[in-house]
Amino acid sequence: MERIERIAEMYPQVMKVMGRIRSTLHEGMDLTYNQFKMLLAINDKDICPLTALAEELSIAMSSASEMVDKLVNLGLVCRSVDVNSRRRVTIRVSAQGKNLISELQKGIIDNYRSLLERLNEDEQERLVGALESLVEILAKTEITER
Amino acid sequence: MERIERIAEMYPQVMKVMGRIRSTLHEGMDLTYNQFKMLLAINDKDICPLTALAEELSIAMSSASEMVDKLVNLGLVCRSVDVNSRRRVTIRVSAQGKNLISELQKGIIDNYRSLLERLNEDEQERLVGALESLVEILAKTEITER
DNA sequence: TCTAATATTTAGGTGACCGAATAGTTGAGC
DNA sequence: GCTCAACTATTCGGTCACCTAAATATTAGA
Repeated sequence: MERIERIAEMYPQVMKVMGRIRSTLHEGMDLTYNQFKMLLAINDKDICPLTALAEELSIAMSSASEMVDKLVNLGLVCRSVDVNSRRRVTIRVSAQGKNLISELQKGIIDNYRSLLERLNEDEQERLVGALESLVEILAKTEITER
Repeated sequence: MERIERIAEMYPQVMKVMGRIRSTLHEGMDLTYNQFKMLLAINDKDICPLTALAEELSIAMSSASEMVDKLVNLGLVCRSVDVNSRRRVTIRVSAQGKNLISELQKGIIDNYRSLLERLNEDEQERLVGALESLVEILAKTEITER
């Protein structure tokens, strides 16, 4: 079964290249990649207790709590007690946070653009196709246990 | 240019899924993923000064030095002064380390196997194709500066 | 021979995680 | 209405993987 060996060889290669590219995409940002990810997750939720956030990002609640701390200190999000339940907390992106998000997103898109410029039409299409295939196929390999 | 938006959307998705899969592939291992990677890098080199190792893994030499420390403490590698130059160090995988490598590699291949079993023939082929395309195309986007 | 370059380690710091312990808050059943 | 179990969040102590800067050897070259 040599297909497995090929995959086992390519998989780490792909992860390595993609990781390297991702870090150039985000380089120079004031936020770490994980902080940015969390900020986006909070932004997408609108009403957002810590539990949901930790679940969404697949991290322990204690980790989520700490990271939210940092974002609060940076003035990017607000943490307040939920009006409906005092044990719950609600996290919202501040105006400043929203500004930063759109600013950073613009920069990221620009970086994607200059990345793609190094490829011709055909390669660009194949890249999109390959990413789509991966999202689709790899999703099937994941066991949705509980 | 909506192709960029599609890529910007899929890229993090792919990274996420692939990361999750990789961590299941390596789960239960006695070594962290990074330690394993380093062990393999040392093994592939045969003669291996720290500088080369740090370069290979794209990390600071101080980080490499610390990680080697851990592997030494685990008895998986030996660190000795280079015979030709006393300021240089030579790192070699120990017999115990070699055993662990082949053991872990078997386990990883097995995990790839059970991953692939969840896909049909066609999907498996497309997966290989997509990974190959990514390796090939993404390599072109990387600026080989220096 | 003395200095500059090279190779490594140590020290101190950060970010991102974890589990366990702690502390309120709430709801369900009596 | 009260109590206790379940829930939500935070704090604490720890680890790993990084980093930069400073310290320590060693070697090569002028």
